[in-house]
Amino acid sequence: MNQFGEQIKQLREQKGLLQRQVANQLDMDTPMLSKIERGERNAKREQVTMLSKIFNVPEDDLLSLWLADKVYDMVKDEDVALKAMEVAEEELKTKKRKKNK
Amino acid sequence: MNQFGEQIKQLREQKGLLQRQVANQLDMDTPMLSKIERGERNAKREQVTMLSKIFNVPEDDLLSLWLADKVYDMVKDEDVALKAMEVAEEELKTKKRKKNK
DNA sequence: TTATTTTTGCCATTATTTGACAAGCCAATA
DNA sequence: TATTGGCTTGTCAAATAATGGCAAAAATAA
Repeated sequence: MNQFGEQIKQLREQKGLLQRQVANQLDMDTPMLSKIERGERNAKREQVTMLSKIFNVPEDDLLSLWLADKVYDMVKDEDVALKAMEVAEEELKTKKRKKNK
Repeated sequence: MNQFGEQIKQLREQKGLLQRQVANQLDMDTPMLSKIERGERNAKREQVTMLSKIFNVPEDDLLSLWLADKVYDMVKDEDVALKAMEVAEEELKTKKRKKNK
C-alpha cells in the first residue's frame, strides 16, 4: 500500500464508483487500476491528472502523493535516505532560486 | 553536472589519479567514468561503495550525494517537488519508527 | 448458489538502461 | 607543427525493466 493508492481508492469509494467505471475513464482495465490502488503499479503522470478531474480534487494534492511514493520507493532501503533527501531539497531550493532569478 | 559526479571528480584529482586508473578498479572504461563524473550516467550502487574505498572516504557521504542526485532528477520538473519530498520524509520517519518498534 | 467486483499471476510487447567501441577534442610538449 | 596523453562525444546492440492486457482465482454481495 502507498499513499497515492490509498487516496484514490478512498475517493473512488466515497463517490460510490466501481473500479470498472474509473478504469474506463482512464482507458485501462480493472486489474490495472486494482494494482495502482494497491501500489503494485505506478500510475503515469497524465493519469494522475485525469484522476484529479474524475474525483474533482486539486491536482497538486494527488500529484504530491504520487511523487512522494516514487521518491519513497527510491530511498527506502538506504540508511542515508533522510540525509539524501535533505541534500536533494537543498539542491532543489538552490536551482529554483536561479530559475526565478 | 550533479553533486556526486563533481565530488568524485574532485576526489580523483585530489589523489592525483587518472580516469583510466579509477575506471580500471571499477571495471569500466574511461568514457563511462567520464560520463559518471559529468552526471550523464549514473553509477550503480556497488560502484559507489567501491569509490568510497578507492578514495578512502566514508561510504555514507558518497551514498548521500548519489541518492540525492537520483531523487533530484525524479522531482525536478514538478511544481510540487518540495511538498512531495516533505510527504516522503514523513512516510520515511513513520515506517522507520515501526521498523525499530 | 449465482452474480458482481476485485485481485492474482502470467506473458508478450515496449521502453529504458547499460556497456562497449570508435572517433573527436584539447592541452602539453617534443 | 606533429605527436602524445587524457578526457569527451556519439552511436549502437544487448540486457534489464516497465507496461498493458488477458485469463482465472478469490472475495463480496445478492
